[in-house]
Amino acid sequence: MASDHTRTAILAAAERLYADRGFGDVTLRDIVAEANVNLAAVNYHFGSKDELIAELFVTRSIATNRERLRELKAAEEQGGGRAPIEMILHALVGPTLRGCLGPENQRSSAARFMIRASIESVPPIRRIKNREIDHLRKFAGAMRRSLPDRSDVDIYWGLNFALAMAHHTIRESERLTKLSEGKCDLDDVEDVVARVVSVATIALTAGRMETKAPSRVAAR
Amino acid sequence: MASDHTRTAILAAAERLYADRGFGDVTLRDIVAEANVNLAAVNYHFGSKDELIAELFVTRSIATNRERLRELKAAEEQGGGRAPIEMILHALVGPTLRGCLGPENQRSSAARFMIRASIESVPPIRRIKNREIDHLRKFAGAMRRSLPDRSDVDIYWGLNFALAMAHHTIRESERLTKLSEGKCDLDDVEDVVARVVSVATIALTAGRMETKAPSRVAAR
DNA sequence: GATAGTTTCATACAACTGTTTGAATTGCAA
DNA sequence: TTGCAATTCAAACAGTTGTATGAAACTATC
Repeated sequence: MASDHTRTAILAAAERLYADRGFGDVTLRDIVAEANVNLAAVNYHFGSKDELIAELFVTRSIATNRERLRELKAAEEQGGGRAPIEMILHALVGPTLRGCLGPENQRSSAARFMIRASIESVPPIRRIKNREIDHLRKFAGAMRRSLPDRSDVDIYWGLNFALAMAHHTIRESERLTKLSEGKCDLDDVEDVVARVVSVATIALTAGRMETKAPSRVAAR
Repeated sequence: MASDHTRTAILAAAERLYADRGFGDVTLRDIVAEANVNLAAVNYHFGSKDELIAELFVTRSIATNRERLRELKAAEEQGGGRAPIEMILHALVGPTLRGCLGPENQRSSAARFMIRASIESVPPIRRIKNREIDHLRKFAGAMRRSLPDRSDVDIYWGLNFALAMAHHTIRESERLTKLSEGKCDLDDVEDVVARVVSVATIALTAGRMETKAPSRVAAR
């Protein structure tokens, strides 16, 4: 048991600094100063700066994905293999939104870090995100089982739009607050989740299926 | 008339390089090499690297915003001050999507640059984007006129979701193609626009207004 | 064709980056 | 206590970055 004190201190300091100031202008020297450890400690314990960032991201990312799958599995079991589409979407976007939004003053540095990670896009994180496709396929599968009459294309577009609304709301939460002059309450996370799920559900169930006519919703 | 040759060459080279390799690993030396000009030319003509990036972005950004407002104005005039919501949304997301998507081989470097700008987020660009709020307010206003019965909150959320779907689709176009194994055709830009507009329209018009019941769109 | 203003150029600068090194220190087992 | 490995440390390294400088080469005007 090497006490791990240094490792832990570096992780905590890095998470906090990246969350507050972004990846762009936080150097290893900033991190080790904040953590009160020697500069060489980062390379000794993590190998490189990128591996440090990667470890921060995967740790948090794994937690979110586990929670997503837990909710999905519960929903499918409850429905006997076929979960209602709203519950699937809820499992998809709920954990992410809950992990990043909420009252600012009580937002964990882990949450703020994940917001950063979704705004700035640095190589080590991008690499990890690219491996997320397999994870998303599980949701695509569940959605297909839930809506067997929908075409694959519609399923994927629905999945894409659901993620779009969730991630964009996180990324641009500040702007939305400013634009709406505070009228859109991003601290009420469950309301945000409900809105995203609601719209994504309509997108996946309304129109187009019954009427064969494709993508002609309100043309002139 | 200083012939402007050097200036133009720098802009073109920078746009191409940033588009292809991202802001992260393109240096001034790469740019001047590609443009066949002297290193000092960038600072001479643009002042700094950041101002060069800013100029690239605003040029393109102004063009998009002008097109957006042109479409919006046309729609409102045609409707006597009240444009149908689909046309407003079309004006909002159409120019952006058309400017960034489309067949890859014939995608302009300007388009690829704007994709980069929406993926990576570098300080000079972020600063410009923050000034975009006034522009968005014009759309919020038009939407309010179009849907006078909707609450402001719903309007802003609708606007947010419309932008979300458009931008996320641009940002993650590669992943969506891979995830859907090519089934989602991102080269058919008008279809993408139609899908985004369609979903955003439903989000803004369905449920909640007529039926007082909030966010209960397709419960079981 | 001399002159004044603009533009180009090679080069140097100063700062900062992540990483490495090898010696010093620590902690633990024998 | 001795010995050995794990850890810490100060220092330097090697490279890159954007920017500044001052002379040289142009260009257009008179």
